[in-house]
Amino acid sequence: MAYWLIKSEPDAWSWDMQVKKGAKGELWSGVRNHTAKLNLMKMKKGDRAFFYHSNVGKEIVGVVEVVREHHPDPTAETGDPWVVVDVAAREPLRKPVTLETIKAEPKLKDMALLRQSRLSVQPVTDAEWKLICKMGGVKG
DNA sequence: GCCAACGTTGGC
DNA sequence: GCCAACGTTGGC
Repeated sequence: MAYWLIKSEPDAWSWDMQVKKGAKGELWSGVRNHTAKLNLMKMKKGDRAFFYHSNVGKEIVGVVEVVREHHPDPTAETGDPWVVVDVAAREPLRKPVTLETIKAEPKLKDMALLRQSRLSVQPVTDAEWKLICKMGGVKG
């Protein structure tokens, strides 16, 4: 199983809104960056991702599961190559892990979140995943 | 094919 | 509100 981190501005799409969609999940739409798109296309059903609130909060607030693999983004112009996956909320972090906390943890200094701050869909290593789950008080 | 200009993201 | 990072566009 692979692990990921997906970012959303809570004003546009928040964890609470994701939770309301339940087990059926919701399209992760609007990705317009090729690196992010490639990551979406690598996601498999059952993969997990951290749900990160950018701009407001700047913290990982929950864990989602990929419930449908990539398919065309209905919000894209016809003929454009953008894709979505469907993700469903799995569990909230008992204690959100903030960007500040991640920066303060030497083991997490190589996270894409810090290295490529603008990438909205990014991979997370097994070690990073386990550590953040522990910090956040979730099984993952 | 290079690079300046410009737009967007996202932290501060 | 500012600015760094970085992607895209368009002139040459």
